[in-house]
Amino acid sequence: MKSTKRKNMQPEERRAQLLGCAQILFFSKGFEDTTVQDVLDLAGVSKGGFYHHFKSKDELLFGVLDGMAEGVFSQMDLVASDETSSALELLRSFIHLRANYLREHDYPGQVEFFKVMNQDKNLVLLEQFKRRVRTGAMPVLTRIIQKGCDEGTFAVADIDTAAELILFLSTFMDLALLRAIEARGAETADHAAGKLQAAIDMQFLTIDRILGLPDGTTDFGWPEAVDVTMATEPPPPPSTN
Amino acid sequence: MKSTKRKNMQPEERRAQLLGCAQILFFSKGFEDTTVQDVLDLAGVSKGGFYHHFKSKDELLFGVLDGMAEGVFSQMDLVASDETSSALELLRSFIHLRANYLREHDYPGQVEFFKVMNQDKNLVLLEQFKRRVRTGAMPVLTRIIQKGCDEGTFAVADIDTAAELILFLSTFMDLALLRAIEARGAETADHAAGKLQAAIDMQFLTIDRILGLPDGTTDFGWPEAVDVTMATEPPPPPSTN
DNA sequence: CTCTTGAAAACCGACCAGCGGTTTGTAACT
DNA sequence: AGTTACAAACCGCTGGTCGGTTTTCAAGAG
Repeated sequence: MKSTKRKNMQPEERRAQLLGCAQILFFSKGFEDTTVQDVLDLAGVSKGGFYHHFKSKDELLFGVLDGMAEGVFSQMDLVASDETSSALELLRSFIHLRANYLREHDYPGQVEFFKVMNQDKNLVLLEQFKRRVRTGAMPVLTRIIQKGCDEGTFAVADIDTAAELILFLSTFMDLALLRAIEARGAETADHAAGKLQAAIDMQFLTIDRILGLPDGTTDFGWPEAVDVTMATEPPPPPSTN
Repeated sequence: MKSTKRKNMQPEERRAQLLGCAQILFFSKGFEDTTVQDVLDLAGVSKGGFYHHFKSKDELLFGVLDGMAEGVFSQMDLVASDETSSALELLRSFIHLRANYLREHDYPGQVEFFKVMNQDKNLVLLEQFKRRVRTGAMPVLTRIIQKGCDEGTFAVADIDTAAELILFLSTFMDLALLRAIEARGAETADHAAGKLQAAIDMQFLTIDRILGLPDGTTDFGWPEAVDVTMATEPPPPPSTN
């Protein structure tokens, strides 16, 4: 029998490689439109080899998702276990972390990634990822709110519900952010920037109310946040002078 | 050539029939797990016949979704065009409509339907449906808030953003409702009921803040809402004495 | 009013490429 | 030598296509 060249690797190494290839493909073509064969071709592995490491295509998806979420969660944990900061400060860090995990964590194409992830074809991917983030962030946020209540800073009827709602607000912000990013450079950019600012304001307004804080307490949005978001340069069109 | 009996129908009729069969199957087996062949068998139509009316399986999905959303939207429009009511009353009607469209609109198995729809395998279905509802409900809610601002009842920085956030709150409520429904009959039922009440309270608290209303203005949840939700009897297991 | 006609609409069912996943055997490492 | 890591052929089934067949229905003829 003729046989192609073959390169054995350590299981973890192969796994990582396959996850990497899968991530690239999932986020460009979408999960459904990515064939296992696509992954196979990109990684240079046979089907048998693949199914030796992953028992299904779904497991591959969850693997990718886990890999992405891992870093965020550990950072969150780190933030929340800081005993010296007040609950309010912790909350501030938490929200910024949640809002910027793309920027902090990843390769330069984070914005592109964000856009691709929000396309219709990646609906499954996105929703599955959101769930991971939510379930992973819940305990951390709960702990922070608990601490705030103990301190007497926060006044909340039900901690879990409060935490959950705040995390939902993040989803709301994601949508606003997406719209803003998509409008960058277009003539509607100013309008989009206004909407983004409105969403940010409303987010913090709502958090104040959820936690029983006086108006304006959690105005964590630093002033130039919107400008920063709208300014990330797309590859400058040569027509610009 | 032998030929099976064949029954031609008006296009709309066939379309409706296929949509009906699809709806049943989608919500029992899930979208991905439902084969077009399944629909074919249930409807007694051949593949060619099917693809004469629908150009893809996805179009079938969107057809089902549209059919479901249609009724809600028309009701919403009706509600919002009532000139005699105040904005606050309109909002009340709107929220109740949004919260109860399953109960109002459908066959007796609404709860079952809700549960099935929230299963993991129906993620696409659910999310796609939510989007429809959101985009369809947006203009109505916007109009209501606009009216409230004109009246001087509401005070909102950005109407669209406010409307969007309120609709996101509905999603939040859906989750809470789902948890409650799933806990019915279990020994955690009381706990779940508490959480549901907390979510309801927090929803209205948040809406107050969003619209710039004094605390407690939009306490639209009628007192026995939670009990009603938790009480729907499941088919009583014969092991119960 | 009935009958013919013919084109368009409705429909059938065999067929296909490609999918996720399995199996069986073999090369490579320890 | 035994186990691990992989290859390649294979399988059942899926969504979708295609050429052909049947119904329908309106218009024209008698």
